Amino acid sequence: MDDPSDSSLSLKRQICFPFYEAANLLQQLYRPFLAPLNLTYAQYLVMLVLWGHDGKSDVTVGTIGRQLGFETGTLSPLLKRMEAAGHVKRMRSPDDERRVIISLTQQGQFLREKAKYIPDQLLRDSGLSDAELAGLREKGQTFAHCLRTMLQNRSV
Amino acid sequence: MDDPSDSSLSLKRQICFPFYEAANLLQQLYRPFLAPLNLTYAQYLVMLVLWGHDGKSDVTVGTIGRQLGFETGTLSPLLKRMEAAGHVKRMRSPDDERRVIISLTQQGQFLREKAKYIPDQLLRDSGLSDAELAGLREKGQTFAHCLRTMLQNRSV
DNA sequence: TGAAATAATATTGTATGCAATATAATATCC
DNA sequence: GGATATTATATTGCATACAATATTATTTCA
Repeated sequence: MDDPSDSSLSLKRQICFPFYEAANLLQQLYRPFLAPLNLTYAQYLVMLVLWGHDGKSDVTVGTIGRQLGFETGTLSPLLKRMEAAGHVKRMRSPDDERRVIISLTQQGQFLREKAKYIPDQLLRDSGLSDAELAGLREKGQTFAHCLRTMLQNRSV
Repeated sequence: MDDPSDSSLSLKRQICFPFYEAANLLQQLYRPFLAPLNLTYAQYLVMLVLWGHDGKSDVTVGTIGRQLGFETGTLSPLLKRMEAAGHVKRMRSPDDERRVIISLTQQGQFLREKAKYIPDQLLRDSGLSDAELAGLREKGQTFAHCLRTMLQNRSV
């Protein structure tokens, strides 16, 4: 095992690294689209959750955290910044004072109209076919699911 | 377009989000393996670069940054922490005082022996076949490459 | 040669991320 | 009904990430 490129510790052989790299790159890719909306990528994901909610029930901090896989230590200050930016409101639930209900401000609702062209724009810029894009999404979901399962098995 | 799940802004339709989620999860997955070695995932990647180097030329900050896609604002303090931990040495190049040469300490070399079981362990834990793993790696590399290309096209 | 351009790294400021811990409210159970 | 456990969120501390800027050294070229 003298050739390092043969080793399991070779960078080129890593499976995780491309996904890690992709996560960094995709945030750079989104930045110029999101910065005019005063959103970061993580905040954009929170907006996706809020925009996509049917409004039939309250969206709490925990709701968002479970959908995005964010810990409270990430989400709590992030939501405060989003409130300071005027995108969302934070309100203690009257029913259960432990819960904090997150809702869109009018500005947060309007932002949806400006944001809705972003995904199509990026998909076009990618130059990939629908089939290729579907394949990437499927593999990404598969890998994320695999990692979630591995983490859950560990804590059991 | 009344059903939010039909919209391009639906979380479920996102291609990037699974990759972003995977990057967060994989770091959680590595943590208990790397913490005993006093390494974070980003630092582990730096060690992969150093372990994999043939030693025939100097490894500079820029060398590492280009291989991992890290900006100097990330790498500079990260390498200082790694030096403080005793993993690497930082030395100005005598030939070109602008360069900082990064080299492994003896401890950093020994760490390779402890680390080399980690990839196999994680691959086993995944329960995936070699073909499935190869497919994931290929798609991860494809996506990372696609994103890199999109970013480069933009700055041109 | 010497000013301007370039290159390599460092610094600063802002925003994630997560583990560990703390706090406060609700639920449980005897 | 009150001690205990659980739940939901917040806080703290540490380590990324990156854009923008600064610093220092080298190269270029007039």
